[in-house]
Amino acid sequence: MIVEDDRAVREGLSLIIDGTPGYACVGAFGSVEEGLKLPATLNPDVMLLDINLPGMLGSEGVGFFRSKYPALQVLRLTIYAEQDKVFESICNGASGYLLKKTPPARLLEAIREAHEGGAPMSPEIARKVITLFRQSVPAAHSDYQLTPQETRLLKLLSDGYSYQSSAGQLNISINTVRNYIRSIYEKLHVNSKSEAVGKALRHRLIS
Amino acid sequence: MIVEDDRAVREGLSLIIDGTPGYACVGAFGSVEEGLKLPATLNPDVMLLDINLPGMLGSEGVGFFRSKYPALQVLRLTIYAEQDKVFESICNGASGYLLKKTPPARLLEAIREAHEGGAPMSPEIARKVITLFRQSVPAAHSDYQLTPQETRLLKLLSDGYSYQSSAGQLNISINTVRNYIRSIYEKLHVNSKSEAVGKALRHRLIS
DNA sequence: CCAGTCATGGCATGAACATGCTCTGTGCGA
DNA sequence: TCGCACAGAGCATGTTCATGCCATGACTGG
Repeated sequence: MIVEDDRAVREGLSLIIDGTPGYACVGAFGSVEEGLKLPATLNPDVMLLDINLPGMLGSEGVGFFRSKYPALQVLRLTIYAEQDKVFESICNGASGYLLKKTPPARLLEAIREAHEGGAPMSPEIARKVITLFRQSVPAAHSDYQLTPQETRLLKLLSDGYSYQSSAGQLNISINTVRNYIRSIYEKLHVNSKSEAVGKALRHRLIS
Repeated sequence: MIVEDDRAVREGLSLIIDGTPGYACVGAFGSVEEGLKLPATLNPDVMLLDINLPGMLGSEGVGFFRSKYPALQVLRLTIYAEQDKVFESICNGASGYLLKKTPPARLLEAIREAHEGGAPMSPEIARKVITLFRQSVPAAHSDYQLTPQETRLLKLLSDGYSYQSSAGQLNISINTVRNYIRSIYEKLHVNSKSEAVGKALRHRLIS
């Protein structure tokens, strides 16, 4: 289904989709409010949703559509790759983000990809998302000077391995595991396995 | 600088970089260990770092390089876009992720981009990262039906409280704590405190 | 060449945990 | 009003952990 206020674009998209074997457009609307009138029985797989809509914003509407059709994949359409909108959409549960200049062949491919669980995106948008992603992660690099071996052990422990089985995984003796643990506890200022795991995950020493 | 164990690739990259005005390769090494021998005064801007290295893994080495050269941008090189490696690298602070088949012009562009704070990526890799990103955001979706009391207990355990002291904090008996733990283990499908903490933090059941 | 650090391994002991049972009381829907 | 789920409490047993102390070999700086 399509929600896009520009009539020309809307009808163009509709034609492309209906004109391709294996694809069908179950509805094309000019606003979120109208789109919600689509009978629930038509159960669309993928929605193309414009970024700039009159009335209710697309980003606000995503939630309604997704609760009406739990399996719905949402693809946002936009003219420019605006950084904050991209972020907002991703957080709102959009599956992908396409520029309107996307050629029809790529658009159809993107629809199938979204339906299959992928995250189709125009390359310039992908770049922005990754930049955002990277900004949100390295707030972490607090350094506790763990050795690689200690980090590996910590990872194993966080996955539920016991000392004995961790020793097996790392090919060292259980006594060495014990000594590593000691060292880890000192460096992290903790004194139990679960506290160590908690601290390590929160400070992203492991993932 | 370059860290790449395949000599042909390494020398090829080195030639491309040194042969382009505005670019210079200050060092090319076959392993992380060797790379760390680069004099700190040469202060590279960007490092091309292979994914599959003998000896210390690239992902483990990133931290060393970044603490030696705080401004260093790391670009990972790989033959295939392996999902987990991509994720690991992003988390480790890599700036970008390129396939080795990347043409020289794009490679040089990527180096400049990384130096300027961007996140250059081959398109197929960008796709994967975004899929990962999307998986990591709607983590509120994973519902293990923990009761509020169980969640509180889990939080205490992740902070290193023992059964006994958790019982004190929650004003219940240690036996009740044991029963809660049982229930938590069943719901999370785990069987140790640290695995429970690990899973709970990763799935954002607690923070 | 010696002291120092570090990774590795060993042993022992008391505390904490994992898990098997049973039992009470409270509330809620049939 | 019967029964059933569920929060809370108890106990017992075997396993795993936390931590004290010590030893060896590899490497490093002086």
